[in-house]
Amino acid sequence: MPMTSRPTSRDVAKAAGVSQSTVSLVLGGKWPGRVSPATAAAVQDAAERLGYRPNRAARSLRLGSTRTVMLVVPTLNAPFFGAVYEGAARVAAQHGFGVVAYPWPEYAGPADSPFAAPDEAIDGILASSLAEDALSGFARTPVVMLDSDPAAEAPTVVFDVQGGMRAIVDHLAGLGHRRFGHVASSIDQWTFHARGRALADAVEAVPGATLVREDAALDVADAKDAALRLLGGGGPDRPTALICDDDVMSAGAYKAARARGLEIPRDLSVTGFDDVLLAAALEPELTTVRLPAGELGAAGMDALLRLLEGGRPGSLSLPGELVVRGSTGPAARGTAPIRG
Amino acid sequence: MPMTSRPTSRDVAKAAGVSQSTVSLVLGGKWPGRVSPATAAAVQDAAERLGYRPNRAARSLRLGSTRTVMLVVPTLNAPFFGAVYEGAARVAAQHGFGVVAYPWPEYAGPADSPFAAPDEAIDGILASSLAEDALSGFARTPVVMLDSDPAAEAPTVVFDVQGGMRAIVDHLAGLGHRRFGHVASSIDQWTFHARGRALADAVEAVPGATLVREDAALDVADAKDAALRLLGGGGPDRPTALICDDDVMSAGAYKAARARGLEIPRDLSVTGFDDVLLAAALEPELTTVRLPAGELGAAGMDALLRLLEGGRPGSLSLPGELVVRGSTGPAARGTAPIRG
DNA sequence: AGGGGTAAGTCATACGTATTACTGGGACGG
DNA sequence: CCGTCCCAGTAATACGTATGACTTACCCCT
Repeated sequence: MPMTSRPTSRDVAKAAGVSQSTVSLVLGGKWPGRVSPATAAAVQDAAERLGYRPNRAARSLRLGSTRTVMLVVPTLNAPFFGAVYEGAARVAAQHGFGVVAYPWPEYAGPADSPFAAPDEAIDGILASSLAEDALSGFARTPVVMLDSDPAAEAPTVVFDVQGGMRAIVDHLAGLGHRRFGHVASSIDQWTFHARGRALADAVEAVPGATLVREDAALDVADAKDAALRLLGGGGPDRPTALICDDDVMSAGAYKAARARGLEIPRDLSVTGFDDVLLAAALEPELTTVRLPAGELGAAGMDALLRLLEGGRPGSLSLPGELVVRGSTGPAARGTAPIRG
Repeated sequence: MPMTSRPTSRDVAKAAGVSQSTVSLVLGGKWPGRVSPATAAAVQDAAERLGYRPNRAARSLRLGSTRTVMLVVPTLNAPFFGAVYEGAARVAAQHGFGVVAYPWPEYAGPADSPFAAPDEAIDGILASSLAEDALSGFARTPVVMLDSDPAAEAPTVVFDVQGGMRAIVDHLAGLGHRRFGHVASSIDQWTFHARGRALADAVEAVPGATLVREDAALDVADAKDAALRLLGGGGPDRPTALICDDDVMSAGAYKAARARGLEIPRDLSVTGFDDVLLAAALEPELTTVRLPAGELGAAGMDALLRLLEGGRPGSLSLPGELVVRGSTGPAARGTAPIRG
C-alpha cells in the first residue's frame, strides 16, 4: 500500500513499535539516558525506511523559532550582494537554517516586508550596507550588520577598508605617483565614508602627496563626469592616478581617460575596489582590491547564529587583497612639471 | 500593562469581546453572511490596535501550505539572476508569499537543499536555466521553468531568443555585414542551444551570408581565445562581425580585437546578449539585446501562483529589445576581397 | 521481604490557526 | 400559537512536533 501523504513522526512510531514521544526524543538526539540504544537504532531505521522528514511548520510552531533568517541588501542586482547571499546561505544551510533575501530599495518598513510578520517569521536579520536605525521596526529581532558602521550596537562584520586603501596608495606611491584624484561615491553609506577617510589617511602618510576629490553617483556615466573634472584641462598639475571607490566607477574613469586622449596606464593609472567580474573584463584589466564578499556573508551568518544561540559574538574585520593588473604603471615623467 | 509577547488571535478576540473563531473568520475575509458588519469592524479595529499579525508557522501547519516558494538559479553571483529574484519576489510579496533563493552549482538533490524537507517547507519551485529532470527529487511539488526548454512538461517562461537574434542579424546585415562569427557558449543549457539555432536561422535568411562558430566557456578569457580563432590570421575572409552569446563573452571579443590590432567598430563589429551592466561599461559601449530579467522572474512567479491555485497556466515568451550602441558599424570595405 | 532508585518509555499537553459542526434566539409563515 | 428557517456567533477539533510529568518494571541494598 503506497503511502500517499508524507509520513509523520507518528507513522515512524507505529513502524518502530514505540510511541511518538520516543521518536521525537531519538530524532532530536536527546535519547542517551532515556532510550535504550537498541530502540534508538530501531527508530532511526524506521525513519530512514519511511523517508521521514520533520514538518518544519509544526516544529516552528512548537519551538517558536522558524530557523529562517532574513538577509537585507540594497539590491541583488549586483554580483557583490549575490556573493554575500551565497556565503550566508551556505553557512546557514549547515545549521539547518534557510535564508530569505530582501532587496532594500523599495523597502518601507516591516509592514512592507515580503513577510507580513517579520518578527515572527524570521529568527534574525543579516543586514548589509545600511543604517542601523533603518531596522527600528524589528524590535526584538537579533541583528548582525555587514559592511556597516562597527560603532553600532549590533555585532558587525566589515572589510578592512583601511588596509585596502593603504595597499593601493602604497602600490601607486611605489610607482612614483604623488598627485592622486579620488573618484568618490556620494552614497551615504558607512563603507564609502570609510573609504574616503582611509584614502585621505593613506595619502597623508606619503610625503609630498596631494589628493583631490570629486563625488559621483555609483554609475559609469556619473563617475566619468567626476573623473573629467579631476583631470581638468590636463595641465601639468593633473592627477597621475585616479583612485575610484569601486570598480564600476573605474569604468567611468576609463571613459574619461579616453575622452581626454590619455592611455591607461601609460598616461594615467586607475584603481578600483571590490574586484567584481567587470574588473577583469575592462581593457586594460583593472588593478583593484578584492573584497571577499562570500566570506562576509558567511562570517556574518556565523555571528548571527551564535547570537541566536545566546552568545555574544564580537565584531570582525576581513582583510582585502590587492590585485595588481594592467591599469597601474609608473607615473609618467611627461606629466610632471618639466621645467620651472 | 505592556504586552510582552506577540498578540495572538485569541488576544484580539478578548479585546473585541468575541471568540477566536470569529476573529479568524473576519480576518480571513470570509465573514459576509456569518458575522455582522458591526462585529467585523470591531474585530478589525482590535486587531489593528494590538498590531496583530497571524503566526505564519501556525497557519502553515493548519493549511499544509507554507506560502513560500523556492527559486533555483545557477548562481546569484550574476546580476542577471539577481534581477530575476527581485522580479519574482516582488510579485510573490503581493500575494503574501516569500521567496527563498537557492543557487544551483553545489546542488546535489533535495537532501542537499537548504531545507531538509523541501517538499514540505515550500509550496512550489521556480527554476531558472536548468534541466527539468534535475528536479526529479521534488515529486509532488509544482514547478515553473524559466528560460528553459518550452517543450518540457512544466509551464515555461522564456525570452524570445529567436526574435532577439534576428534583430541583431538584421541590424548587422543592414550595415553591410555578410561574414559572421559566432562566439558561442559551450554550456549545455537550453537558452544557449536556442541562441545558436536562432542565429543560424537568421543568418540563413540573409542572401550570401556565412557563419562560422567557435565554442567557449562563459568567461572573458575563454571567449577571447574563441574570438581569436574566429579572426584567424586576419585575412580577407575573416568575419566582419562577431556575434556573442552573451555580454561577458563580448568582453573577450573586445580583447581579441585589440590583440589583433582591430578597432571596434571601424574594423570589426561586436554584439552581445542580455544587456547587463557590463555592456554599457565597455569601451565602446556594446550593442546588445536587452532581456527583461525582472519581468522573467515576475511572469514566472505569476504563472507559479496560478498553478498553485489549481490553474493551468500556459507558457509564455517575453520579447527582448535591440539596444544599438557603439560597437557596431558599417562593414569595413577594406576587409572585403577587393579584387578577384 | 520491603523500600528506594533508576532505566526505559509513555501520556498528555501546548504552540496558534482555520474550519466544521453546532446552538440560541428572533422572525416569519401557516 | 407552534414549527421552521436563518442569522450571528461559538465550541471543539486537528494540523505535527517537543517536552515535562508520569508510569512501570526491574534491580539492589539493608
